[in-house]
Amino acid sequence: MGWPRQQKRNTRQRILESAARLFSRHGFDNVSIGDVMRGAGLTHGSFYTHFRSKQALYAEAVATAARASALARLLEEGKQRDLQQLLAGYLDISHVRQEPSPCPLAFLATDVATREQEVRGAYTRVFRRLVAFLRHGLSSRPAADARERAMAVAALMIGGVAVSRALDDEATAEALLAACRRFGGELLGAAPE
Amino acid sequence: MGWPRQQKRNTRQRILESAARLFSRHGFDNVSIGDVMRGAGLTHGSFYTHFRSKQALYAEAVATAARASALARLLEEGKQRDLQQLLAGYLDISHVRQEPSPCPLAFLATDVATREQEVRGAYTRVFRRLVAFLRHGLSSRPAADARERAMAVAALMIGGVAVSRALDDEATAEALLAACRRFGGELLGAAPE
DNA sequence: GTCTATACCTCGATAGAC
DNA sequence: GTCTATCGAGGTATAGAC
Repeated sequence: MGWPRQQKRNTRQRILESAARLFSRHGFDNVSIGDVMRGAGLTHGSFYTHFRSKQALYAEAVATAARASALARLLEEGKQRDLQQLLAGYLDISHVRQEPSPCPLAFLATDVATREQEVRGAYTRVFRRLVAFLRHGLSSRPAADARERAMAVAALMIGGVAVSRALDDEATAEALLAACRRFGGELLGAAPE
Repeated sequence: MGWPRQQKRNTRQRILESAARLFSRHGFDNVSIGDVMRGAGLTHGSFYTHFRSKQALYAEAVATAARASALARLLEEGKQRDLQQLLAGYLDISHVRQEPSPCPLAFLATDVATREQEVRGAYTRVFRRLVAFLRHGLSSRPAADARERAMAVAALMIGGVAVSRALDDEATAEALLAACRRFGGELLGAAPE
């Protein structure tokens, strides 16, 4: 009869998934606790039996969104998958406009910057995982060079998607993504000097 | 005796400067109309004689912040200034942590994405100005290549600063900026193929 | 653990005196 | 045009019944 404990974990997980989905799309302040709970099929009253505060939920939701993201799915789908394909999938207009599980690094960058350390710490860990993955795919290079390249590519991916999302002109958004795909690809693929 | 009209314009400008400063640092939702008016030496009551709504103010504030930014000052300081210096000044930790007039493109990217068209239109115009400037400095290249490079460098700059600001680890933030400086410099400087 | 109800607060926007 | 005062909406967080 350890069932109740398991039940609670499941509920908590549903809340987290609802939060990850809503926060990623709309940001912290445009989503209320009621919205999150409704998305999990509950009412707002029982929220505080699962989380200390809205910010605490946000911190965990960032990590959850990262695990649920299309990028994360691509990563586990096959380590062998080459980085160029990953880049192209990330820097795609469907990720910017329709993706139900977007990357929180790109969708929440400036939103996270104004929160407290708990949230920024979660964001930082997700960022480091992305950099580590990219670096791993560049292991034919000297370690320092691979790390630097991985960071620049990460910034290009995140910046490309974040800015593209803010633009109100579809043609410019597409052109921006294409430019990031091209030069991101060069950074990943150019021969060592 | 056209003075009253001029007075009103001055007041309006002070409100805009206060808004640009506060919104850039804290985002749209974390700044109230009262905060903005206080920053301009007024009370909240007279706000609506100058602006239609908070969102309308935000749209104009994005443009104002862009004009006041350190980047804009560098631009007019001398068109001759080379792009490498501009890149280094932008991708600097002081821009991320202390700059009183930060670039709204980097500080508000995901914040703008969730607003309506009026705001995103203002953001888009600022972005296009940055791209145009970078492209101009790459005019020795074929036009299409220059535009693509300019867009990628812009995404790298904005992404580098935006992400760096969200990180809670100073060493990683510095490493990220350094990586963006290096490869942004390569994108600007590498010889045409 | 989840529900309804509510305390308490902040904010955007408006009204009306000066 | 600017001020003080206020309306009304919506939010976080808590209380208490079930």
